[in-house]
Amino acid sequence: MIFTTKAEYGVRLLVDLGQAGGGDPVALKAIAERENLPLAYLERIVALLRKAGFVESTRGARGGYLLTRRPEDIRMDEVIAALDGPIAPMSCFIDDSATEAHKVVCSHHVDDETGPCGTKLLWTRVHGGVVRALQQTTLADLIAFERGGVVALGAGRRPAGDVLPVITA
Amino acid sequence: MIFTTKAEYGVRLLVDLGQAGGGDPVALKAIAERENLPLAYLERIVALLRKAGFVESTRGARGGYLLTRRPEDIRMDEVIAALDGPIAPMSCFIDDSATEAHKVVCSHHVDDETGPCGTKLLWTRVHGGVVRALQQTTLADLIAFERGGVVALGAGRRPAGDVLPVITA
DNA sequence: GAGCATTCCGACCGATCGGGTCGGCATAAC
DNA sequence: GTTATGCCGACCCGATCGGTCGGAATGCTC
Repeated sequence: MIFTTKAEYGVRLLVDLGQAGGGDPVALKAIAERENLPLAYLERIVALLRKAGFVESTRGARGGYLLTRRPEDIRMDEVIAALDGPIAPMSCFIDDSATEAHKVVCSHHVDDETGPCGTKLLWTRVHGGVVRALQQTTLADLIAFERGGVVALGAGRRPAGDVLPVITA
Repeated sequence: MIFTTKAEYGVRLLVDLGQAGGGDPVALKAIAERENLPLAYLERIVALLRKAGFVESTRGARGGYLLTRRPEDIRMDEVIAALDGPIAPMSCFIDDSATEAHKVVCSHHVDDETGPCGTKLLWTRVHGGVVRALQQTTLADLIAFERGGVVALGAGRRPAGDVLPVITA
């Protein structure tokens, strides 16, 4: 399993919030019922989203949550990172995004003299595939998909020649 | 974590076998020492590779393992499937490759009337990214990478416009 | 200000599974 | 028959996932 239910539930929560439209705050209880998810668990998940700045909360009666940005500006790679932490193909894989070089520290390979294990190439390619898919998907895409069923390939910003599949409901 | 150590160790085992060149059978003990991996665990892993037809074994003294195909003909998506089983972004994701339609069965969503959750789009894209990266990488690529450090983008068969990153050791 | 709805937060907890070990048997070379 | 190797089932342990529970803080509403 690549992602945990935290990611799944968190994304669905955001989709639900996005569909609400941004008027009054939406109570978590309402989301839990609509999405059929355990409320107590959602509380912990939404806390992650709040700390990461995707939602803001108002407490007390009639309180709830609202998105802080427009859905088009919420990229899934950020969301998933907030919910599940950095995604790594393997435990030995370190996503050193700062330097754009992904480190692979072989757990059982102490002597660094001999070049890196061949798996580094594989994990790096896979990692790239996942990250690209996440970066190219925004919350707005998911909302449109849930509404319409078919999603055109998003709002530009995508490098030419890089194709994501069109999916039908 | 996307992959388990089974996948990691299994791939490294294949790389090691590929580098051996296919003369005499290679004993697992030798591989375990070279790659610095636990022998007992490797035994269980190589069994998966044997059942899947990637290696053949000869028993008894001076026995060991050999690749059954040329490294260029061993695609990583097949290998990983044999080692880790089908890769799924989420527990609710079913890789129905036969029909080319990936089913997403929301665990908490019993009523199928309302369209699929928006996460289906996301998981499908991610799944596609992973599968493509695996399909486009052969054992030969990994061997070349481990030897040379830089890998040109493989032996064709790759759709135009789809780019994998070049990685340096 | 009493009550209620809601967010917030830490503690706890069971099941599953990843990652391995162990012991023993089967088989074949020497 | 001894030794090296493949083969295989049983077991085991720690981590983590996927929650639950109880309660405190906060703020509308009447």
